[in-house]
Amino acid sequence: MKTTRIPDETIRRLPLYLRGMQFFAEQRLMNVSSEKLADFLHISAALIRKDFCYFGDFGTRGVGYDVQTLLKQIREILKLNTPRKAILVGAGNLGTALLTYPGFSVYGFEIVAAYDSDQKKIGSTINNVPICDIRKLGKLKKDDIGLAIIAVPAEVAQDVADLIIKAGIRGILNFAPVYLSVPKRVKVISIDIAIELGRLPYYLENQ
Amino acid sequence: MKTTRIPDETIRRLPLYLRGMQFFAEQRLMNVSSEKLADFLHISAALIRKDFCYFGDFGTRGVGYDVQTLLKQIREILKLNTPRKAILVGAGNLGTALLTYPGFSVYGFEIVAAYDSDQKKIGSTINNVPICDIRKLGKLKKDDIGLAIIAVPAEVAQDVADLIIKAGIRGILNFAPVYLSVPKRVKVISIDIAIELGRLPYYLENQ
DNA sequence: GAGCGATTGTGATATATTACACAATCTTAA
DNA sequence: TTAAGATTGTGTAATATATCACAATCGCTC
Repeated sequence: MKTTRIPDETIRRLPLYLRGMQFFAEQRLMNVSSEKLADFLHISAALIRKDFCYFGDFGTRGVGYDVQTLLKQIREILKLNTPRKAILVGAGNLGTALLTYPGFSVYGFEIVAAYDSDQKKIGSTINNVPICDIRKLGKLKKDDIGLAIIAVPAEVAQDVADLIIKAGIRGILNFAPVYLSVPKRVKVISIDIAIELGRLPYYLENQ
Repeated sequence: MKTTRIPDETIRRLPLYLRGMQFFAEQRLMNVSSEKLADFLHISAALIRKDFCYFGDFGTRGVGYDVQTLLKQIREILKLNTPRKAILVGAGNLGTALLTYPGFSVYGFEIVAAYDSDQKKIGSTINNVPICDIRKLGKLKKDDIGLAIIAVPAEVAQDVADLIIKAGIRGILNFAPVYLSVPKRVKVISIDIAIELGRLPYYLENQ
């Protein structure tokens, strides 16, 4: 096991490995080789092995990786073992879709409240999650909720970020198309649909 | 101007530059330096200059980049000048949100039809886009529509991809959490919300 | 318990990307 | 017309990431 810095790209792939091993677990397989996982995910087998090797000796030579053990170990590395409460800010079209998105619970995330500025939405619920007044964002109970999903327009995203960080949020999944300036202790992961989309035509062959 | 291979990462940043310059255009600025753009996007100024330099001499030394000219040139590189018709497959929660997402039209994309398997949805419209029977996917008019957005469950995404590629689709924006195997002439860009989310706790400081 | 096929773990090498540094060249002003 | 200040364009160095290649070692069989 190496003790060098772990590449960001390795961390980025770990959830992918988790998904792959979950697939093999559903198939009732006990062991999976790096090659099998590589085929499933379309990533090179050597890269998979190298990624795991940053964290320890997870496999058995000649056999492969024990599915259940590896699942547990990846979850541990990614700190996905403890359930986490999250809030959603912005209950527009995207926000509403996210409230019913099943992907969050897979990792043990629970969206406990949504916040919006639209008076017509405030007080109602979507998928059993109450929509609260965005002006109450400052009064979040600290310690309890660590994650937030930002799905508001770009113009107000930074204000929202400032507010929720003050209220104790330490991890942000940001869908607003803007760079968020945050203290070092806060981690932002941004998903920018328009940016991804904007480069698609570049790769089209004709014209 | 260099004639070496253009890095993928450069292409990935071009839509970001486009957004930045659009911002400065709204501010009625005529010229913007690489440093100003760098501050706005939080990317290093040298990297921005190097990226542009792959495509030609866009700027003027001592002055910076002409906002309107640069906008035009980036749009040309990304082939965003011609309007493009797209279809959406999967009118679930995410698909519905995407139908009302304003980001597509910014690049001249028009979603002309959506496809779903739910009989209750077929025949209705969302945001003026008709929802069609997914079984009619094979009968797309070729040449006319080049792009597709896939927002269906992972289990059926590959089938959908095969079908629409046969119908002439050459660019896919994929939201399904699965690798899509496609011919070389087809470009797939995937957005995997769960994967992004899965690594957020890793970066949280306490526990 | 020796030999064989399978598969990991990882150092070394190759490739890709970014940062650095500065000559080139523009505008402005005197 | 020259000088000063600003800013680009880009070769080179540094860093980051991925591939290669193979010794180490496991399970199985005879």
